[in-house]
Amino acid sequence: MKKSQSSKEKILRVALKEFAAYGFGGARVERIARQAGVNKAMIFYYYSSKQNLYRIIIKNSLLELIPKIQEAIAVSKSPEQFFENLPKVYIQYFVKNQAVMRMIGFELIQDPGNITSVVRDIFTNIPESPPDLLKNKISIWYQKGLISEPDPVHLILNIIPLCIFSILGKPMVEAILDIKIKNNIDFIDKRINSISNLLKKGMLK
Amino acid sequence: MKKSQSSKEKILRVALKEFAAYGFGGARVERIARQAGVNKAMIFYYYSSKQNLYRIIIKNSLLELIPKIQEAIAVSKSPEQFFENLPKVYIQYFVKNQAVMRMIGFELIQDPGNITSVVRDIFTNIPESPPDLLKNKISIWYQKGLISEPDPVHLILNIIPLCIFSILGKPMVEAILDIKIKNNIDFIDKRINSISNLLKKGMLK
Amino acid sequence: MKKSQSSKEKILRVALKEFAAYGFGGARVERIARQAGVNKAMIFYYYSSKQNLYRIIIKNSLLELIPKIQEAIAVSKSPEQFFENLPKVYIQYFVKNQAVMRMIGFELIQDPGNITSVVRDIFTNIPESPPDLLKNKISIWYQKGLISEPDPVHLILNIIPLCIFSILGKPMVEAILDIKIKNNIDFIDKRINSISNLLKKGMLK
Amino acid sequence: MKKSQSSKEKILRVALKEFAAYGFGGARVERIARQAGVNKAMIFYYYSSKQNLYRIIIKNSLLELIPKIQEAIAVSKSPEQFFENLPKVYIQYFVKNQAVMRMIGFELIQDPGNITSVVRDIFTNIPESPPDLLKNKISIWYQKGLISEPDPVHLILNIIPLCIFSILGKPMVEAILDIKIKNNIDFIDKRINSISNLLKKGMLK
DNA sequence: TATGAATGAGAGTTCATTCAT
DNA sequence: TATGAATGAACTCTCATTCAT
Repeated sequence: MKKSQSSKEKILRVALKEFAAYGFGGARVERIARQAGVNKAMIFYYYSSKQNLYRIIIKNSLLELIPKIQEAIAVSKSPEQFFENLPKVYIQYFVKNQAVMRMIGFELIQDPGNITSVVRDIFTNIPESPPDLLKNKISIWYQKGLISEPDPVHLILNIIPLCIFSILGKPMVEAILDIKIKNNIDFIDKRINSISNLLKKGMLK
Repeated sequence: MKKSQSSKEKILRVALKEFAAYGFGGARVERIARQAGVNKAMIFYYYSSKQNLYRIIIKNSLLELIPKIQEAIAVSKSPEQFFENLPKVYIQYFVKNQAVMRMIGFELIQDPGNITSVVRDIFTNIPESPPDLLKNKISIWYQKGLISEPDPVHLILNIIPLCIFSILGKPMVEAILDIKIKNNIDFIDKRINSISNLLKKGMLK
Repeated sequence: MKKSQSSKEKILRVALKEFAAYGFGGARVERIARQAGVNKAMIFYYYSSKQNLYRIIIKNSLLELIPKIQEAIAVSKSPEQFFENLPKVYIQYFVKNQAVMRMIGFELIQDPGNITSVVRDIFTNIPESPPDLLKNKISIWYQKGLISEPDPVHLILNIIPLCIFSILGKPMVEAILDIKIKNNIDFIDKRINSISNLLKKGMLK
Repeated sequence: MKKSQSSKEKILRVALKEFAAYGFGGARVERIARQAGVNKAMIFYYYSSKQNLYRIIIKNSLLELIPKIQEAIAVSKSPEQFFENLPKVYIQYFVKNQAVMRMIGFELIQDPGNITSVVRDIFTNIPESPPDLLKNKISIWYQKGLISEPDPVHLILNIIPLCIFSILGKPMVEAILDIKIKNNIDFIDKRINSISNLLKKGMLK
C-alpha cells in the first residue's frame, strides 16, 4: 500500500517535469513511466488519461502557488510593502519551481482559457472573493493618493510579467546583450531589487 | 510559376499559425497542408522536414521583428524616448503578429538555446554590433545621470517582459480580477501608456 | 507469456522469408506483420526498427550456419575428407534454408562490409581463432604435399562459390542449356558429388 | 537532338550503377535523375517506368555479355581451351562491369524467372541455338573421352559459380580468413589461373 | 525535350490507450 | 497493484508517377 502511494505521487512529480520540458503535445507517457520507474499502464490506472494527468498537475500547481500570493497580498499593509512582497514571493517560488512556471507559461500561450478556468475554480472555494479583496485594496490605496495607477488590471499587468519573465527571459536577454551571467543567486537578488525599485518609484505617488 | 510561389509562401503563413497554436510537438503537418490547400508532400518538397519548416519560420519572424526594435532603439535620442518607443513598437508588433509572439514564447520556455542562437546568428550579419550599441547607449545615459539602473541586463529585463506579457497575460489577469475587458484597442493604448509611465517614473532620474 | 514468445519468434521467422524474397529495400514491414499475424507496431515493440530486425536476422542466420561449417572443417582429418564434407554441409544447409542463403547473397552483393563485420564479430567470441585453425590446416596439408593450391584464399574461393551458387544458379543454367531438371533431390545429390569429385581431382596431389 | 541522345544514354549508365548498388527496391528514381543531371520526369519520358528501365538495362547487359561468352565457347576447339577461355572471359568482363554482375546477382536471388526469360529471349534471335551448340560440344568431348563430367548442367555449374563469385565473394573470404588482399590485379590473374587449373585437373581425363 | 510543381498511395514509425494475467 | 503484450489510429516522411507549361 505504501509503494502504491509513492508510485502515484512519483508519477505526478515526474510528469510535471515532463510537461514543463516538452509541453503537453511533446510530452511522452512512456518517458514519464520510465522516469517514475513504473509500468506505463499504471499511469492510466491512476490518472485515466494523459489529459487528465495534465489537468491535475496544473491544478495542483496553482493550488500551491495561489495561497502564497494571497498571503503576500494580505500581509501587505501599504503599497510599498505590496511592491516589495509580490515580486519576492513570485520570483522565489518560480526559481524553486521552474517546472510549474514553465507549465503555466505553456498554458498561457496555448490555451489561456484552460488556466483561467482553473483559477476561477480555485477562487470559488475561498470564502472571501480574492478578486474583490485585491480590487478593494487597490481602490483604497488610489483614493488615499498612495499610488498613481488606478486601474487594477494595468497595475497587476505592470507586476506579474516582470516576475514570470525574469527567469524565462534571462537567456534571451543574455543573447541580446552578449553577456553571460555567472552567479545566478546574486542575479535573482538583484532582479527582485530592481523590480521592487521600479515599481515603487514608478507607481507610488 | 506564380502558383508555386504562392504555395511555398502559403505554407509558411499557415504553418506559423499552426505552430503558434499548438507548439512544435502539437502541430500537425497534415493540418498545415489542408489549410494551405496544398498536398502534404509539398511541405516536404519545399521544406524537407517539419523541424526545418519550424526553424525557418522562427528565423523569418525574428528577421522581421529585430530590425524594428533596432530602429526604435536607434531613433531614441534620450532615455525618455527610449522608454516610450520600445513598448510601443513591441506591443504594436505583437498585437498584429500574435502567432510570432506565441512561437517566441514557446521557444523561450522549451529551449531558449534555440532562439538565442538564431538571435546571435542574425546579429553577426549586422555590421555595427547591436549589443554593443545598446550597452554603450545605456552606459552613457547612466554616466550622464539620466537613468537609475546601471546594469543593462536588468534594465532590459524591466522592459521586455512588460511588453510580451501584456498580451499573453491579459486573460489570466482578467481571471484573477474577475473583470472582462471589452474594448481591446483602448486596452492596448492604455497598456502602452501605463508601461511607458512606469518606466519613465521608475527609471529616469 | 507463451503467446508473446511465439509472436516475437514468429516475426523473426516470417521476416527472414520476406527479406530473402524482396531484399531489404523491397521488404515490407506491413507484410511481415500480416503474415506473422501480429500488429505492425509489435515489430517495433520487439525490434525497434526494420534495420535492426534485419541485422538480428543476419546475425542469427550466421550464428546457425558458421558452427556447422566449423564442425565440418574440424572433423576433416584429410584434405580428401575436407573436399567431401564442406560441399555436403554447405549445400544441404542451403537447400533447407534457402531464405538464409538468399539474405547472405543479397548482403554480399549490396554491402559486403556488413556481413563480413558480423562474421568477424562471431569469430571473436570463439576461443580458438577459426581463421588461424583453417589456415594452419591448409598450410600443413600443402607442406605434406597433399594439395596443389597453397594459397588459402584461392583454395576457399575454389570451394564456396560452387556451394552457394549451385542452388541459386540452377534456373539460369537451365535456361542457358534449355533443359528442365525435374527431380530436385537427385539433382542435389549429383551436385554434391560432382563438386566433390572436381575438388578432389583438381586440388589433391 | 544531340543533347537528348546523351541524356537518354546517361540515364542508362547511371541507372545501371544505381540498381547494382541498391537492388530494384532500394534504387531511387530521383537519385538516378540527379546523378544523370536530368529532370526526374525525363526518365519517365524516355523509359515510361522504373520497372521498364530496369528491364531494359538487364537486357542490354546480357546482350553485351552473352556474345562474348558465345565467342569464347566457339573458339574453344578443345576442353582444355574451354576451361581456360571461359573463366578468363567471364572474370575479366565482371571485373570491368561490376554493376552488371551485381544486377545479375540480384536478379538470380530475387526472381530467377525474370533473367532466364530474357536469356531465352536473346537466344531465340540467334540462328544456331546456343544451347544446342554447347550441349553438342560437351557431348562430343565426353564421347571422345576427353572430359569426366558427362552432364552439361553439372559441368556448367562447375564453372560459372567460380567465375561470378570470385569477385563477389572476395571480401567475405577475406573476413573468414582474416587476410587483406592488397594488389587486386595480381589477385584477379591468380584467380583465373587457379580456376583454370582446378577445372583442367578436375574435369579433363 | 525539358522543367518545377503536384499528387496519391503507402512506407516506417510513434503513441496513447487497453487487455489479459 | 502491477506487468508485458497488444492495438489502432495517426504521424512524419517517401516515392513513383503525372501535369502544366
